[in-house]
Amino acid sequence: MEFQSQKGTTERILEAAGELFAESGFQDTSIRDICARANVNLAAVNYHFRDKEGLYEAILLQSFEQIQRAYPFELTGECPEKDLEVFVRMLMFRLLGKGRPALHGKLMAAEMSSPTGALDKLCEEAIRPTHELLVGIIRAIVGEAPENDLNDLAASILGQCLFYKHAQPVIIRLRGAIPVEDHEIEALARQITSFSLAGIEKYRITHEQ
Amino acid sequence: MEFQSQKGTTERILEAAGELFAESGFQDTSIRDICARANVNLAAVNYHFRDKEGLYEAILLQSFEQIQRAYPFELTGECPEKDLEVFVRMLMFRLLGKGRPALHGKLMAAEMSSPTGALDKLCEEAIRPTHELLVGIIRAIVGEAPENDLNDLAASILGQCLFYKHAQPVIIRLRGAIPVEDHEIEALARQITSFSLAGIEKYRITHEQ
DNA sequence: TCACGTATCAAACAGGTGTTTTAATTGCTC
DNA sequence: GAGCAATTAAAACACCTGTTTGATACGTGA
Repeated sequence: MEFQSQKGTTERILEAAGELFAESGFQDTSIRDICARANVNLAAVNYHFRDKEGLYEAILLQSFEQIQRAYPFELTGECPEKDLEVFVRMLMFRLLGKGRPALHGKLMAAEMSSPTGALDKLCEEAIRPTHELLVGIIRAIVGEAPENDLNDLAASILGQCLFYKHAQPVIIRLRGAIPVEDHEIEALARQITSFSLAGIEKYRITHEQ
Repeated sequence: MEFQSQKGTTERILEAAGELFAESGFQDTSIRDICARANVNLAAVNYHFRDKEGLYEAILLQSFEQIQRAYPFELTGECPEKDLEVFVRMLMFRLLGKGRPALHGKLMAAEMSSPTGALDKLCEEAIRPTHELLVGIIRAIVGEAPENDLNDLAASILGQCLFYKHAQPVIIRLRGAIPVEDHEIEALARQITSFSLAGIEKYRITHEQ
C-alpha cells in the first residue's frame, strides 16, 4: 500500500534527475546520486529508462513540453521591436527562471557548451526553430540582408542572454549574485532588448543603399 | 643521449596536456590520454606536477604569460571607441585564435561554464582585471553611471564575444562553421564593436538628464 | 490457489579514473 | 669507474562509474 502523496518510481526519478542534471550537468551527475535523492533502488533507472541517456532524453522531452507551456514565444508579427522584447524576455526566463518550467532552458544551455549525444536531436527540434524565429524578427527590422549578417545579429542577441547562464559562476564571483527575481529578469530583458535594438538599427542604417 | 629536437618530459607533457585540456576540458581529459600523446610514462605527470590539478595550474600560468604577449590589450585611453574595438578584437583572438597563444582564452571560457578548483584564483588574477578594463572603457563613453548599469553593459559585450566559444558546437551545426581565419575574426570583432557602440550610445542618451 | 508478468532489491560485474609503489635505469660528480 | 640523486618504468591500488544479475515480493486474471 502506497501513500497517495508518494509518487511512483518513474516520477520520483524524473524529478530528482531533472534537478541534478540542471545543476551539475549530465556527466557530473551519477545514477547513484539520482537514486539516492529519489529514494529508489540503484537499478531502477536502468529498469525504467534502459540507461542513463534514456533517462536524460525522457527529461529533455518532458521539460520541452513544460517550457513551451510556461514561457511561449507569443509573437504578433506586427511590431518586430515588440516581438524582440517578448523573445528576449521569454528566453531570459527560460534560462534564469526558477523551478521546473525553466529546466529545459538550463539543460539546453549546458548542452550548448558541453554537448552529449542528445545535442543533434535537440538542435533540430528546439534550437533551430528558435533561431529561425529570432532571425525572422531581425529581418523584419532590417529588411532583406545576407543570411550571414542576420546570423551575426542573432548571435549578438543570443550571446547577451546566454552569457548570464554560461558565465554564471564568474558573474557570481565578480558581481556577488545573478538576477533571480522576476522583476530583475524582466529589467535585464528590457536592457538587453534596448541595447540590441540600437545595434540592429545601426546595422540597418550602415547597410542601406 | 637525447635528440636535440626531442624536448624534455615536462615540456612534452605541458604541450600535450594543453591541447587536450583546450579541446575536451579538465574533467574529460585523462592522465592516460595526456601521457600517451606526450609519449611519456603514466607516472610522469604525478612525478613532475604532483597531481592532475598541479599540471592544470602550471598550464594556466604558462599560457597566461603567452596570451598577454600575443594578444595584449593596448589601450590608448584617448579614444574609448577605438579602445573598445581593440578590446573586442583581442578578446576574440584569445577565444578563437589558432595555436598555443590562444590556449589561455579557451581554457578561461571552459572554466567559466564548468569551473574547476582553479576558477577562484583565475577570477582574481585574470578575469577581474579584464572586466575592470572593459568597465573603464564603457565609463569613458557614458560618463558616471551606476556600477550595476556599467556591469550590464559590459556583460552585453562579453556575452557577444564569448557566445562564439561557449555555443561553438551549436553554431557549427546551425551555420556549418565558426570563424577561424584572422580576417574572419577581425570582421566579426568590427561587427560586435559597431553593434555594441550603438547599444552603449543608446544607454547614454536614455540616461542623460 | 496457482501461475504469470511487473517491479523492487542487494549484490556483483566490468571498465575507467587518479594516484602510489617499488624497482630499474639514467646522468652526473667525485 | 664507483656512488648517488634524479628520472623513468611497469605494476598494482583504491575508488568511482554505468550496468547486469538473480532472487524476492507484489498484484492480477484464470
